[in-house]
Amino acid sequence: MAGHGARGRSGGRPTLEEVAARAGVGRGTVSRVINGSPRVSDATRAAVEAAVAELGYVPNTAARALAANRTDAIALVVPEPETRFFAEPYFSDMLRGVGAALSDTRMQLLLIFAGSDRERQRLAEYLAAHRVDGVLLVSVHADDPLPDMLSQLEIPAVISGPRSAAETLASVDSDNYGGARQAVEHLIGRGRRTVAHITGRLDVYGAQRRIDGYRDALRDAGHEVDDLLVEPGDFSEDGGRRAMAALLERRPDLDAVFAASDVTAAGARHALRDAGRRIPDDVALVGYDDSAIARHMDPPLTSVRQPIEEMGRAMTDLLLAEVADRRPSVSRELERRQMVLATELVARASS
Amino acid sequence: MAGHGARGRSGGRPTLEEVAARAGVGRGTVSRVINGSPRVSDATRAAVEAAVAELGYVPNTAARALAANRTDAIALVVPEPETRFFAEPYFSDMLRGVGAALSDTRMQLLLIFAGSDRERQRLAEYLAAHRVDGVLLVSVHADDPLPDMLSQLEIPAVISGPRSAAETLASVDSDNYGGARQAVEHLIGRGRRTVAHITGRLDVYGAQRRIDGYRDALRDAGHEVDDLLVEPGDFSEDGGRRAMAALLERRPDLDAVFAASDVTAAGARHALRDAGRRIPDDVALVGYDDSAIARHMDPPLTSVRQPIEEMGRAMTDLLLAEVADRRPSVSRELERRQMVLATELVARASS
DNA sequence: AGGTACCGTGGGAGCGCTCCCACAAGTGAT
DNA sequence: ATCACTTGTGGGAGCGCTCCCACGGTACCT
Repeated sequence: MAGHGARGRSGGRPTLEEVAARAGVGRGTVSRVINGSPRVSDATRAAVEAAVAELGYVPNTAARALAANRTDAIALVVPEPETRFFAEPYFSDMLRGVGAALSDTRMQLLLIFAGSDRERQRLAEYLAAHRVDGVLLVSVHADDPLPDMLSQLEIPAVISGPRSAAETLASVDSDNYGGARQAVEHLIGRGRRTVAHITGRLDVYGAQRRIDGYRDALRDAGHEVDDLLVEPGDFSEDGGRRAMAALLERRPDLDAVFAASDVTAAGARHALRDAGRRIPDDVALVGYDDSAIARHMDPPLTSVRQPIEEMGRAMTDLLLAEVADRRPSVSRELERRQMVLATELVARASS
Repeated sequence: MAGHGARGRSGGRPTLEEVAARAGVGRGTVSRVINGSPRVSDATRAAVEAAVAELGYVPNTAARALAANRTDAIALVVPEPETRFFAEPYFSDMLRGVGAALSDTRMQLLLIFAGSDRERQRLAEYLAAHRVDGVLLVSVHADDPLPDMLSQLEIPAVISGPRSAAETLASVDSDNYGGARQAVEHLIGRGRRTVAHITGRLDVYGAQRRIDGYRDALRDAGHEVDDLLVEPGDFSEDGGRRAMAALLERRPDLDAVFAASDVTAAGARHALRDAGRRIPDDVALVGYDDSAIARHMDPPLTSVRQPIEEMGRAMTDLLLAEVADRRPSVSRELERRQMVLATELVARASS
């Protein structure tokens, strides 16, 4: 049964050439129409579009990728085990932002986990095979070799949270400095005098910026800046608890704490409770991230919100620009490769 | 500047041909080695492998896809908004299983959301372009056009949870019938006499199977099978509440309830409380899914656990087999295209 | 000795595109 | 009229593979 005309037999998809024949034009012209080149007359374009519709033509991605040396795909690389990916709303927000930015391109998004060594190995092969045009890198640790690998392979990449002030990769970050200032200014505004800070891991650039913001906010308000009021944490609950205990020991007169993360604040809260301090009556507490923890804490935690979804969108836009720019030949210097997005203070009962 | 030898200039990756030249063999032979064909002598294979290592050769995926007419990628299609994807552990478990099954293939996994109309549109184009070799379809509703679209496009697909007893697509499911039996037998074993059932949505095949299991378990134990003890729910909390109220009205003497989902059980629990019945003293309660809800309910809910991760693995294995089988020419009939995995009862305080 | 079978191997053809050069036809300055 | 561009178009070349046919060599039958 089933003879075969121009449409070909089952499974045989129409090709550019067939569309060209049908429209009575050349292969090149069809290609131009498909790719939206302006150098096509209106009449020709209409004819080609009709032929495309009649034949149900869909470009062959593999052929395009081979000929044009690109894949029309970017990867979102998550250097974490899947468990964390699902547990933290950060990733879900980020994914939504990336998806939104991609929704009217023909770029495809690949989600790649690189939590285990095995997965990292796979990822390395993957990148070596240049199976994506660019990479979005989130939640990178300071000593991660991934960024350098990407530079080496000359794969465009955008990182969330620069590794240092001298970050070479394009990056998008929230305003850690400004966020910290907001937190501290808020506390001062509520009449607090002695504001302590539990830092994040000191090898994380963002944590450093938060310390800077904390110090500058105090100084600018004419408040005391005492190193005894700053205690290193590590973003963990237990770290927050220990740090809080140490602070209470050193400066029992403190009346406010700015913690570098909500989880840290949760630890600090325990230590404060243990010491018999009431929140916010005796000590006001502010966290960072505005995570679910903040909303569900008792009392609900004032926290600094980062615009994660927007960050995802911004990262994607940046990456797409880099990919497009790399296309023709020399990659001209991109201005504004480091983006910083504003944070927002969400005031709740803890302060 | 930059002359170019066999290694090519920066960005120029070595090709098959270059490897062949280096190893002193033909193109075809290198291809055979790369693809693990047995028809290569050991000496030749060694020479080629050495050349591959020296040159750092990595096959060009696009070229391979074009020549071989396959993509080495499969998609996990989630016909839900991202929100649900992150909220329900089902997907995370599924993803882990799929990832595990894929980890020692060269298949790549694409995660595709098709919750909104816009996303579905994109997906349709995507499938039309045959950008994947196969599709894993999870959480499909009865009237979803996706399965038929896949058949039409002749794209191998595996569905989680057949749409009916006459499912044409390959499918993997947990043993809904057996799971229901386990639940009911457990209740009977604890001395319960009058076991009610709140069903799931009746247009879901799995819900029907659970009803069958419930009935057969009662009958086989010589217990009463009364249609007044069966009340339709819809997997929702509110539905569970209403159904429970109706059951209490009709058969106030009931002493056990098997709910078709944990969420339904949560609703039933409310209605029981409202009616002043104690759990498990007056009425024993068993749910289905063993979700987080079950563990956190008061009292903790006995529930039927489905091996989601294994299901993901099984689906993937099935799909890979289909993809491989479709390769040569005629797709011979696959036996065992419908898989059913055993469930497990997790007993807690509610029964 | 010839025949037949199977290795292992080389390399042509072709997958469906994009890129780019060539060219005809039109436009306007000289 | 000539020259110099510009615009729209056709089609060759080539991207890097896989597939498959052809070929020489060895082995084992008659």
